[in-house]
Parts: sequence; structure tokens; C-alpha cells
Amino acid sequence: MNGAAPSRLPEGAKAQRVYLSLRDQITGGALASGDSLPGEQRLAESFGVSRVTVRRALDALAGTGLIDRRAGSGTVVRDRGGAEMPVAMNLATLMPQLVEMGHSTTARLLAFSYGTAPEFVARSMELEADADIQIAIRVRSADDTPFSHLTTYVPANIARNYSEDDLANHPLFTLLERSGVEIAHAHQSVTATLAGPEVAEALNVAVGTALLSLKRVVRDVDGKGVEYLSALYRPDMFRLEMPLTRVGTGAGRHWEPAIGKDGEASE
Amino acid sequence: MNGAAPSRLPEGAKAQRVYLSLRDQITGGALASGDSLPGEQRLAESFGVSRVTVRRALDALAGTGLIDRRAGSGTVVRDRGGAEMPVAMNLATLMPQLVEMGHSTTARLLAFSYGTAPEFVARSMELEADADIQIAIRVRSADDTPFSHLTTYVPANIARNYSEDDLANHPLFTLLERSGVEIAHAHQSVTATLAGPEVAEALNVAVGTALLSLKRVVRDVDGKGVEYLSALYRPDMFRLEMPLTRVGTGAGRHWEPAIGKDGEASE
DNA sequence: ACAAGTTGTATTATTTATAATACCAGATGC
DNA sequence: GCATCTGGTATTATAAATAATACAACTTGT
Repeated sequence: MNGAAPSRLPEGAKAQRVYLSLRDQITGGALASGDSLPGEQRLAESFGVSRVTVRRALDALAGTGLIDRRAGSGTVVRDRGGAEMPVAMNLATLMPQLVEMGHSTTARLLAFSYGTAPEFVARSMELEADADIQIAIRVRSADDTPFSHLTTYVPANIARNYSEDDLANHPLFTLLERSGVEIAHAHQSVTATLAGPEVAEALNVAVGTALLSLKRVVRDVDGKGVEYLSALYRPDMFRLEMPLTRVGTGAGRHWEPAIGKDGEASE
Repeated sequence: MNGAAPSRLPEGAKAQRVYLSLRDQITGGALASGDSLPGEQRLAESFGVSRVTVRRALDALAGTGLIDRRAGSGTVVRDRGGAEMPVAMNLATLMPQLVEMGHSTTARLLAFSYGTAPEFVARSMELEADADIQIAIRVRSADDTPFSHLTTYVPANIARNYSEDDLANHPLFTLLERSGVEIAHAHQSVTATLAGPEVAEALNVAVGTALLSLKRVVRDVDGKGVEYLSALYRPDMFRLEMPLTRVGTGAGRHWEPAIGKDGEASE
């Protein structure tokens, strides 16, 4: 569909490409902790850029703590023991797992309105094209750091059963089941996308940051769509986890998710 | 791991970010065929850039045929009949689902070597730090369009049981089980990341494109790691899908993946 | 001590990307 | 017609990224 960037586009910041390449090599394991990097001059030559440009990339790597630089000695990959992701979610059960204790997540309501369903929502939920729905946009934070941007579409007749205030304080799941909806099954789809201006601001990241994108359609026992969720997650704050077990024998051998039994689902 | 781009880095080509963001909105369905885009002036304001910059991005979008622009009337998303996502994978069963018939996926081996395990691989697989492993990098394509970039780490003693040629022609799973490995369970983690130069070239996308990142550790019945997979997927070519059912009653009510029973797992 | 590497710093020039502005031409609704 | 959207074009100015160069300060090994 696209291929290389069309010719009219600027090449893109060279320093950023050097930065991304080195960062990938470090986080991807090609450069392990303690490894020495080639000298700045050599890096400049191998990337085909000037030393100043390499320097900017290294500055950025040092700023994020990935490398240590010592004048006269050289640049080495720093040993980063911890620095892991605070929030994870079990993709099978939709159960969030807060890896450290003391994490509390809070939701903030950014937008709340009623209107007609966008075409792609109506199609996914199998509603009439002009169906009335409620649209809510929320941002969820852990320890005052936002990690997810949630846009939910709920048919108006269901949404009338809870208030704007409920939405800011309870998972949508709770509200739906409290409203008498009998949730039966869901289908979710995971991809990646770039942060646009509004989302970037809400999640406190730069425009152009990679985000995890999850779309979920929830249906009731009659197969009617009761919720369409479009969620965007910061990859440095959030991960989807999924344990699997291989079961069966012979030709019937296949994978099955190892599921947790407890808890309450949330977005 | 990174979050907002470190402050010292150049912002990067703004035109390219506008281009990538709009492209994602179009291919991701947020902007459907026939939808009108906001005016160039409005786009410039919302992205925080000048109109010329927006213009360069729109030029690129028009160049790839994603939009139609008519002076006086406006810019609309072009109706591109097909060109949808050809490949999906069931996240629970690891079973790929080729949505259209006639799709054949082929693998190309980019790199193949033996060496000592990177620290993070050794830690994840619980190997000794200096364990010998095989590292292979493959690109998988559907209809000559690459959609996934796979880096696999396999302990050398297991990897010796199959050849470089096997690797290019068979899913790694098949080769492992053929080698007598008793695969028991796996753990996978899904995030998003940006395409670096090497991966971008291999996947035929622009540097800075959002990619889906999946890491999977496969263990045998003794709990020893037998495979570490780091996979990067083009979001416009590949999606992770997962159906869920809500089961149980009362307090024991929870989600469970609806799993397929057949087929062979692959990457 | 010395040479040869390294990073740190500074200066200058050049190129490129972006911004700000104005105006034209086509389309649309009143 | 007319006001007012829209994209198309051009000009100029400013800001930013990059390159080329030189040199200082520090480290290490001989």
C-alpha cells in the first residue's frame, strides 16, 4: 500500500534515525549491557552522517539512561536492572494486573455526548446507520501518569441507565451489567498506530509516538452490540500479557490460553 | 520503554508525522471512504504546524492514492475497493487466519548465526548467561508484501536438529516438535513500537511507522525455555484477533477466550 | 612521557524544513 | 451576484538540522 515514504516527504530527522537504530539494537539485545559502542567518528561514518548528528542521538540515549559516556574512555551500554512497565493486562480475561502494589488507577472523563453512530461503529455493532449512541472519551491514569485513552460507544437506550458521574468512577462493564445488559461475548482486535495531536496531548506523549490500539465489540445474549471500545495504550506504561498452554495429544494438540479465574473486568 | 521523545532529539520531520498520522486514521478506519477531511488550515492548527507542512503531508497521501483533493470542494478519503488487511491471527490459538483465499505466505531468511544469548533473552528463557543459541531473522510475506519481521532465539543444542533451509520453509513450531521438544506452555506480551531503519527496510515501510510488537517465550515440559520470539508486524497488513465469551454466574462470572480447535500454530 | 584513542566543546557555513503571508481559482450556498 | 468556504500557488522570512573543522580534556596502553 505505501512502501517507502513518497518522494515529496522530507527524509526525516537523521539524528532520530540514528537514535532509533541504536535504541533498537540496545533494547533488542544486539548490544548487551556493558558492551562498548564504536567511537562517535566511526558511528558517523557507518551511518553516513556527521559526528554532530551522531552526538545528538547519543545525547538522547544518555538522557533516557540507556548508555553511559565517559570522556576519554568511551560509551558503553548501561546496565539497567529495573525500569519495567508498571501496568499490564491479561488479554484473555481482560483483567488488569498491577505489577507493583500501591498503584491506583483513576479515570478522567474528557468528553461525553449523544449523537448518531459513526459508520464504522454502526457496522461493527450491527446497528441502524442513524442509531442514537452515547460517546464517551476517558483517560485512565496510574499514579497520575496517563496510560490509556478510551473511546466508548454505547447505544443510547442502554447508556441512559447510568450517569456521567458513574462513567468517571466505574468501569463501563459494571455499569452495563448493572443496567440489566446480559453480556455474552466480545471480539477484540489489536494493532498499532501513531499518536495524533489530541490523543498525544491526553496521554502526555509526543505526536508520532507508537501506541497500542485495541478495538473491542461487546455483544449481549441476543447478539446485539452493546459496547464498542476503541482503546489506545502507551507502550511504555502498558502491556498486554497472555499465558498459553499446549494441550491435547497428537493431531488434536493445540494452544489454549491459561486463564485466571478471579476478579472484575475493566478497560 | 521510551514514552515521549527525549527532549534533546530533533522533533523529527513534522510533515512526516502528519502524513503517518493521517494515513493511520485512514487505513485504521477512523476516516472511512468518502469522509471529508478538515480543511488544510484546520488541520494545520490541530497538528500545531503550518499549512505548508500539512500540505506536504497531503501531497504524499494524494501521491499514494489515499485521498482525492478538489480545489474549492475539499479533500475526501478515496474509495479504495479492496486493499484491506489480508492476514489476521487468532491471538489465543496462535493460528493465522487468512481472510481471503489465494493468500500464500512465504518466509525469507535474512540472517542466521550462532552465538551467546543476549542478556534479556537468557533471563527470559532462564538460560545460563553464556549459553549458545541460534539467532535467526526472517521476514514473512503474503502475496509478496512483507508483513512480519521475526527474530528467534533457540538454544543451540535444539537448533542443531534442523537446517537453515528448514527454517526458511517451515514454521519454527514444526521444527521444534519434530526435534523432539515437548512444548508445554508459552507466555506472550504485546506492545507497540516504531520502525527503525533496518526493520523498516525489511518490511518496506517508512522509518517511524508504528508496528505491533509481540514477544513470546516458549517453554517445554521441564519449564526450560526453548524459543524466544520477537515479532514485529505491519499494522496495515496484520491484526491480532481474539473472540471472548462471558461465562459463569454471579461472582464467578468472568471472560474466557473462545478458542478454535484445529490447525497448526505458526508465527 | 608519550601516542592514540576517546568524549566534550565551540565555531562557522550550508542546507533543509518550517512558518507566515498574500493572493488566485474553483466550488457551494444564500 | 455575492459571501465564504475550499485547495493551488508563490514569496519571503525564520528556525532548525546538519556538516565540516578545530581543539581541549580525559583514559588507556606502551
